[in-house]
Amino acid sequence: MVRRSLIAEQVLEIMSRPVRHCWTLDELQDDLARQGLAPDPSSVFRAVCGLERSGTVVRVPLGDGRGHYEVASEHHDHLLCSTCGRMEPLACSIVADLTSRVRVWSGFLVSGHQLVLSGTCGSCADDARGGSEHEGRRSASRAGKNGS
Amino acid sequence: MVRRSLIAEQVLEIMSRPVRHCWTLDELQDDLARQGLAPDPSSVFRAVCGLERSGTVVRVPLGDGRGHYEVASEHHDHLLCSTCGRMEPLACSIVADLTSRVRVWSGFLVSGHQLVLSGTCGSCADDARGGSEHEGRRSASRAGKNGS
DNA sequence: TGACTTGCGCAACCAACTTGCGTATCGTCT
DNA sequence: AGACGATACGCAAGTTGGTTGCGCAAGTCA
Repeated sequence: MVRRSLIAEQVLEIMSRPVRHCWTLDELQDDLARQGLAPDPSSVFRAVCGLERSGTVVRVPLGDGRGHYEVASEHHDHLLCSTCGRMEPLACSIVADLTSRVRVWSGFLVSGHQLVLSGTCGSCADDARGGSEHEGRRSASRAGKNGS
Repeated sequence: MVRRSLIAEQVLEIMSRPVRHCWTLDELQDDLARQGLAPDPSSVFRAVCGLERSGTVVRVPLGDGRGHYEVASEHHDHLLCSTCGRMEPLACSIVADLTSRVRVWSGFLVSGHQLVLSGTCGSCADDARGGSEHEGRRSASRAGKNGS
């Protein structure tokens, strides 16, 4: 009795788009609304929960107090552009040797990590050099509650 | 008219103790209660806010959905023991060269970062080797809400 | 076709803050 | 010392983001 969940399918479709790397429940709901679906927050939540349970998506704790989700893939870290608010993945191998160093230094057995680098992404840096118009897609979106 | 805030003073005193590296509002309130003060959560919140505004303490986003605070000092990262729940500081220099590498690799100008390494601290690892009793002070303390 | 299962909306609930407001207390000024 | 204004603090209500219970509707299977 496998019934397909329309919402879960759409959520997955949205999350597979390359335009963004990770989504909050809000953002998912907005995108769903934009496609004509207008699901209840609880439905989005349940869809994402289901996907998470099945290992299709993973929750990313970004430390802003909200739940962020991305499609599951190799573990990686995150670059957060504070100008345009965009999140980019960062190959995790770059942090790999850290764990062994930490073990030697402090005896701590590292089994996982979560790294968020914040700063300015390449294109925003270019924009800033080129002139200060254009201002980035979603600047300050993170300053208030949610930019809306 | 500088009135001293008793709660803020006590909070700072508590946070300066080496027994723990970072505190939630709850933990601060508990510790205050243990000293005979029994402040309202809002008072603790305001005290911490004031200290944060004055730069005395900083908020550490650990990604568990709660506010963690520590006394402001040199930027550093965190080791979170998943067995005993304790948080230890980690000299930030260990991550320093990462920023330049990231810049070269991806053009991202890193201005800040937040790294949380999770695993088993030295003493818990020893305990585990020695025998499996002792179980850690606060393991599973978080299971209730997010876990389910 | 009927029983059973599952998806989903609605509304209520919960945790962790956050804020408004009134009272108590303190520091300063006269 | 007493008045006065500012600040601290408790209480309670509000906010936000997430979570759950419930019931209806729809899909699936025998």
